[in-house]
Amino acid sequence: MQTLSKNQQIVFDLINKSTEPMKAYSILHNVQKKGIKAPLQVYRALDKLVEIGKIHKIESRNAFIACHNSSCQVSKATAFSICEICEKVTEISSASLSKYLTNFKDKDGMKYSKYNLEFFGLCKKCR
Amino acid sequence: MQTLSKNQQIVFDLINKSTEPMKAYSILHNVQKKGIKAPLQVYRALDKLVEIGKIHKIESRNAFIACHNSSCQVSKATAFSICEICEKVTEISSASLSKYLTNFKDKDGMKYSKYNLEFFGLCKKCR
DNA sequence: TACATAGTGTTATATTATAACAATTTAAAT
DNA sequence: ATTTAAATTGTTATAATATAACACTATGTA
Repeated sequence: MQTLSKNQQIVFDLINKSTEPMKAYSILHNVQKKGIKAPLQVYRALDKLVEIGKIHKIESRNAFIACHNSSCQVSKATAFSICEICEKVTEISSASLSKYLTNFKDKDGMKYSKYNLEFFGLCKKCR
Repeated sequence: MQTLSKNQQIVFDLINKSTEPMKAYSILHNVQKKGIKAPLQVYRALDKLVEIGKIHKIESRNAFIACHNSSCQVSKATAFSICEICEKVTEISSASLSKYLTNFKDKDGMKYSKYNLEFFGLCKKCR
């Protein structure tokens, strides 16, 4: 468990307490009172947090959420469900899914070191 | 099989003959000689082409490739492999993979109407 | 101490994408 | 054929997302 730098901690705390994915400039607005003034400071913290698996990027939304999956392989194997109405995003932690995808081989027998999966649909509330 | 409008056809032809994913502004530069002058003209064509499943967006790369998977469910179920060195992207057409993911239910028994999966690794050439 | 590595602060700029409005084309339905 | 609705186009401006480049500071470690 690596210790975070000042900016990394500030950005992580904000994302971690958010109930929804946060976008970079929304993060910026929220941390300006903590002394982080420029986009690059946010992006650098985000890059590092993604790298060490504390947060994940939801690629289809350009937004970031904290990792709540303790067994997550340092952001090498991620899966999310996304509600197309309310935009609620949930990290999926299914052992069988991650096993299936981690072991998946393509036609040429090639295995991959990393994957990201995004499911779309309507959440319970929105159906 | 829907007929494409003029701009849609121009954009599709370009992407379709490209051997690699194309980014929106690269597309724009390439079609300016055909009379498409503004980003929005490109983005509108891209939106439509994605909607009808003729192309897919590689979300992690903000780039677009033609669909070469005849059985692809109109862009409702997409899977790609991405080489992290040469950035070669290939659409995966595996019946067992699409079956597994299409039928995947989360903890609450919820099924999803759509998914996008991106695998990362090194392609044959780059290993 | 010296050195390497990681992190910070700052300005400027690149890249990706959409808003808003007016006009035109297309397809279908009278 | 004429009307009508839907889709597409053209255009300018601007929003949103992300990185380059440079100087400096902090941290860990040999």
